[in-house]
Amino acid sequence: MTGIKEQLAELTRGTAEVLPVDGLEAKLKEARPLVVKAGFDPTAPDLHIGHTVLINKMRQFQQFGHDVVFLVGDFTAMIGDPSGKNVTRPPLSSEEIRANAATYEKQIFKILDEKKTRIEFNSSWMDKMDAAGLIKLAARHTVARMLERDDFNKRYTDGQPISIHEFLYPLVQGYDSVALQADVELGGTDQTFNLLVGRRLQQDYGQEPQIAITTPLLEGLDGVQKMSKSLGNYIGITDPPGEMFGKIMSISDDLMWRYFEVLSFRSLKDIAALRKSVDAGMNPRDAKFELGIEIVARFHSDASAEAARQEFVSRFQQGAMPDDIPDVSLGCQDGKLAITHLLKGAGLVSSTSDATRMIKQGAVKIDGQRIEDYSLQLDAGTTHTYQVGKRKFARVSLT
RNA sequence: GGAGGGGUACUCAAGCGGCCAACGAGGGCAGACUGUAAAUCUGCUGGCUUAUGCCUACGUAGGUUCGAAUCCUACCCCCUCCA
Repeated sequence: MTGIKEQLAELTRGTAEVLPVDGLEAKLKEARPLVVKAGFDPTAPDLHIGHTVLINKMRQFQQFGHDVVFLVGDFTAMIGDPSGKNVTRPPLSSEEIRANAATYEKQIFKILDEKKTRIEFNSSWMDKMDAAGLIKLAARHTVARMLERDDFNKRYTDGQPISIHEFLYPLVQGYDSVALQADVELGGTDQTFNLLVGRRLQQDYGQEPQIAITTPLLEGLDGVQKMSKSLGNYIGITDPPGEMFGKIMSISDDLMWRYFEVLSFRSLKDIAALRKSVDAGMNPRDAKFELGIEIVARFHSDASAEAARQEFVSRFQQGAMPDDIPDVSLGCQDGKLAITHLLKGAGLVSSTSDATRMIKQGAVKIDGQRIEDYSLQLDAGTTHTYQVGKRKFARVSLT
């Protein structure tokens, strides 16, 4: 096992909060594999790399020899986690839960070591709990304490409904920690309250309370707002290699270091050294290349990562055309077609007005030749490669 | 139930009878430059076979006017204060 100091530095790296900090150090000093729990709601299995920050943290624990538990909240999914929501969430059907859990597993093992990961379902102990047990559990927490939670509090003061069963969510999640005898629980910052409930319950059950470690929401590609699909500033872990690599290259040089911190598997020492080189004159682009290659390789393969890098270099540094230009065939009237209509027909622009704008801005090339005449007519029977901006290409044949 | 305030383009937010396809900011796109799809600077950011033209758009439906996002009426929705 790695030294405690180094473990502590790596394990707290990029986290939002460790509650309490010295508690983690004390646990590590016990020099035994800690039970590290992270629960997942088997809801939307469509992950982006922001979600992987937590999974990366699990991986670190795993690499230091700890016992990492991937807990599927199939029982709690019947409730629907109310965290951070201002509305009651609809519960999932058991079919949905099963399908989502399977997708989840497939995705996390790109990061975690399958052999070393313990997968548990909280239904395995919750299904056995009878009504009396649930009431006993509920008796361990007060309404006032529940209402301390921001989202409940807000809904309560706003006169929004809170169903009783939603109060059970934090309790069951906390009980999971009791059942697993968790030493550490990982979660997003929105889980803080739930993680702390776990600590209290463990104490009630005579266990040493777990350490709560929260990970922050990852900033999106814009570097400002949180990464989310609806904001469109995300990297999906199922994005194709070229796109994934390109998105990483598009982040600002500043944001790159943040991504290194929470997304890279490199050691803090390594990253510090890389940073030093950049300060000393290394092209930050090359540092970004390394990040891009690491991430793409993780979700695809080494080969596709290298291919993505080469494609990027030839396309953007050398201005070469991509290999996979789509072929389009368009019909025309009177043996001719106006350039604006051609571009629209090929899907390179959204409207003829847009086409006019692009041409005026010098964004349109035919066979690599920039054009300026937006009333240009193309003859039937010709085939050319059309380009709008740096990224949109089509080979268009007129018939 | 009473009294006010507000609903404008992807988002925020001006405009309050013609100069409004609508200021400004953000976002997006493009160009230049570069060290990269970073940063910076500049431009563009309804649609239409390309027109000093037409069409559609300022909550919804009507109305006044030569002319309305701007004025009037009704309706819908949001917010604040009072009961």
